[in-house]
Amino acid sequence: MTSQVQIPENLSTITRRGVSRIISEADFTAMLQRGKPLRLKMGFDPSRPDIHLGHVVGLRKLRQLQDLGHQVILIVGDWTAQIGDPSGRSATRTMLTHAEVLENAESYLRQFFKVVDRDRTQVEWQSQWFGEFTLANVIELTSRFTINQFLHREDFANRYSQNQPIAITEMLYPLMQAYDSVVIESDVEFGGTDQMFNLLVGRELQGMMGQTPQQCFMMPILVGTDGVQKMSKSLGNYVALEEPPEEMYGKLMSLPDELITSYYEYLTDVPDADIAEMTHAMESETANPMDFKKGLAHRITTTFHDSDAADAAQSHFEQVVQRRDLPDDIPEVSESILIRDHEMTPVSERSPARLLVAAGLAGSVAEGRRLVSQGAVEVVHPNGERTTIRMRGGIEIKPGDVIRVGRRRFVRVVP
RNA sequence: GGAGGGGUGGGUGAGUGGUUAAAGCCACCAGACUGUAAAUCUGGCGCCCUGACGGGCUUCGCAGGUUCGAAUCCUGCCCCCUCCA
Repeated sequence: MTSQVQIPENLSTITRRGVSRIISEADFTAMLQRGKPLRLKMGFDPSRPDIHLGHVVGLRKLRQLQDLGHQVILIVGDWTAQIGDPSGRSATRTMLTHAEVLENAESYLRQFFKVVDRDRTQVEWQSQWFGEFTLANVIELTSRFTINQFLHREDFANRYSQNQPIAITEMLYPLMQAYDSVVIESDVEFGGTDQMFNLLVGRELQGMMGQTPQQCFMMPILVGTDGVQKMSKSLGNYVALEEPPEEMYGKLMSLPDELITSYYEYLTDVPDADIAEMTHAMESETANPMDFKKGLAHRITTTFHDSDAADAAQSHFEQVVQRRDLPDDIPEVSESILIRDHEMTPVSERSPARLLVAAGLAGSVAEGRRLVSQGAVEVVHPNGERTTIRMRGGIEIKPGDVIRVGRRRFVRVVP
C-alpha cells in the first residue's frame, strides 16, 4: 500500500499505446515525472455490471499506473443507478433497488480486480456525498454552467443539429460526475472517447472550485468481434471477462484478421516491436495470421483464466473447428425426448427438422428445415462414421450417436 | 397553446393502395474454400403444413374503419423529434 512512485522509463507506453487522447498530455506527463502519487479516477454505473474486453483497455491503463505507484479511486455510481440513467435515446430503463445495486457492484468489482490491483484501489460510493445533496446544492452546482456551454460541446452539438433528443438529466449527469471529481480530488480521470465531454466538465468544475483541474485520459474504442461496430453488450459482439475459456478463445478466433494487431496493442503487453514484426509478416504474407490470432486468443484466455485453461481451449478449438472432430463435452439428450411426439413416431420416421427442434438444435421447424436442406446436419456414429441428414430418407439414430449442426452445435443421444 | 416531422423485421433504412413476408446495407446462420469461428464466394435469414412444387397464417407504434385488396387512405389513442409562443 505504501508508495514509492516510479518515473516511467518508457513514457510512450503509458501515454500513447492504447490511448486515444490525453487532455492535456503535456501536463499529464509532467505530473508523472513529479514523483508524487496521482489519484486516478474511474467511475462505473452499477446498472451495467458486465465488463468486456472493451473496458479492459482502460483497466490496463489503470494497472500500468498503479504499478508505478499511483492510486486508483473507483467511484461506484450507486446514487445515479438507483435513479435510473435516462441517457441515450433508448427506452425507459428500470430503476434498480439498493440490493440490486449492491449485487451488481460486487460482480463488477470481482471482474474489475482481475485487471486492476486491489491493494492500490480505493472504492468510493457516490451516495456518500449525493445522499445528502439538497436542491440548494443542485442549484448551486448548475449555476456554474450555461446551456450554451453544454450545447457547444461536440456530442450535444451533434445531437442537437441532428434533431436527436437531449434529456435534461443528461445535462445534470456531467455535473454530477464532475462533482465526484471535486469530492475525491482526482488528478486524472479515465474514460472512453465518448466520455470526453463529461471528463472535461469535471476538469472545469475543479478549476472553478479552486482545485487543480484533472487530466482527462481517453481510451480508444475497441472494435467488437464483428469487426464493424464498437464492442458492446447490446450488439452482442463482445467478449466478456467471465466468458468460459473455450468461448473466450473461440470468440477471439472469430475476429477479422485486420483486428489482430490492435487487440495485441490494446490488450496485451507484447512489445510494440514484436507487434510491428507481426504486422510486417502478415503484410508480406510470410506468416499465417491465424497463428498470431491463436497467440492472441491464448494470451488473453490465460489472463482471465490460466494457462491450463487456455491450453485446453486451444486444443478444443483445434479439435472441433480445425479438425472437425467432436468436442470432449457434448450435451446429452435422451432418446425419449427425440421421439416424444403426439403419435410417438419412431426416430427413424420423424421429420429431421422436428428432430432438431426436439433436440434443441434448432429454434423452429422452419429453421430446422433450412439447416437440413443446407446440408448442415450430420450424425456421427460411435465408430466415427458420419452420415449427412437429408430431408428425405430414413434417419438412423441410436443411443451413442451424436447429432451435429454446423461446426459447433452438438447433442449426444442417450437411452 | 400552435405549426410541422416521425414511429417498418436484431440494427440501419427503402417503401405512400395490389407486382411487398416487405429493397439495399450491416449483423447473424449454413455450405464451399481455408492448417482461423478470418477473408472470399454461394445460399439462407417470421411461423406452420410439404421430400419438393405449392399452400396457410401472422407481421410495418396501439385500436378501430374505408376497400375486392392497406405498411401504404381515414378516425381515435400512445410515444418521439423540431420550431413558434
